[in-house]
Amino acid sequence: MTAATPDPAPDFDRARCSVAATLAVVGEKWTLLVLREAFLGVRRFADLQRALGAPRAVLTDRLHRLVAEGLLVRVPYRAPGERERHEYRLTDRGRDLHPAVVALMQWGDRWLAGDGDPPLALTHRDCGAPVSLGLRCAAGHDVGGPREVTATPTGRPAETPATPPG
Amino acid sequence: MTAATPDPAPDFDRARCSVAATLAVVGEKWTLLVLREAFLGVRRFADLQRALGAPRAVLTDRLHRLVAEGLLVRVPYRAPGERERHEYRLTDRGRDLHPAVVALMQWGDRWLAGDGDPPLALTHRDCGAPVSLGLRCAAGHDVGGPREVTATPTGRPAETPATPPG
DNA sequence: ACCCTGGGTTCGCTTGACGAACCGCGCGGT
DNA sequence: ACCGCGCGGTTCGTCAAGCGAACCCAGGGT
Repeated sequence: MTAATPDPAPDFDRARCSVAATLAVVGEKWTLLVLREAFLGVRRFADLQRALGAPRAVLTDRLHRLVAEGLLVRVPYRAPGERERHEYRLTDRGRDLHPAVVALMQWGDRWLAGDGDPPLALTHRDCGAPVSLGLRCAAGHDVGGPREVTATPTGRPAETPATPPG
Repeated sequence: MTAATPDPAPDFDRARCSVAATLAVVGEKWTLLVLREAFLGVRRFADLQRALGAPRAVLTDRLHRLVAEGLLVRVPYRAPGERERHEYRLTDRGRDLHPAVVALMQWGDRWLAGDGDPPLALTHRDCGAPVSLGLRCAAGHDVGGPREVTATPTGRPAETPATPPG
């Protein structure tokens, strides 16, 4: 396993890699921040623009892109005494990115926050307890990190499963 | 909660937001893919370059940046019959981003993989069971999504905690 | 008739990514 | 002593992306 041979990379098809594929959808600048705001309930263009401070052109591009990819839907609404407008709402597809955004937040809280409490605390709505994100296996064990995980490329008889040395 | 008032955004200090802070470190193009390779055990410049296909100049920039931020360390090594070289190894700080990368992968597996099995399967090293990432609260409940989470800005008496309507 | 607000688009400029070429070190071979 | 090679870069010219400021249009309010 910790062999000295130059075979540290599992030779799977990187073009099919789900991390790359996901980043192709949400990896551009501002996109994940737009989703963060969406998770906080922000839906309107102007609110997003104020919250993020992103250039308007970029914001429209990201929103259109997210709609095209099916993470948001553009829904008409009419506030009392106003004309019809549109707002952007999360779809299931978009909502399912919540763990990714929380993971980034959690890392920032742990390593970047200036040893105070984190800017935003997440609690379970039903019981009030703080929530956190973790890897666990189907047998119920907590998984501590990449070293406890074996990555096996599919479509091959698992000749050289990759377990990183660290 | 689902009030018609235009107050969908919790008025916390976005400049301190951990998602933004984290993305400032790992949000540039290629950075998270470099980390994916690191989690798979790839450590050498040439292997990274081959695996990713990124422009060399960009790759050196990202690696230097990750070292400067303390997610990787540049460690000298000497393969038998070769001169001394350097490789890039994860630090604790870097390893702790594993959940974020797994979250992205999991989303891609669910929503982007062409209804086959995912390109890369992760299993628990000790027991062989598949691993997955999930939010849970300190009381042990599984948290299903953003709607079951309450976000409270700190530094304020929680006047308007944000629980997104949808 | 005038102004305001929301959701854009357009424009010129700067920053960043890209690919191909080039470079320097130190090993092993001849 | 010299050659060639592989690793880990750097340099360069081109092209795409992000930026801020300005402009625009629809509809409502006054």
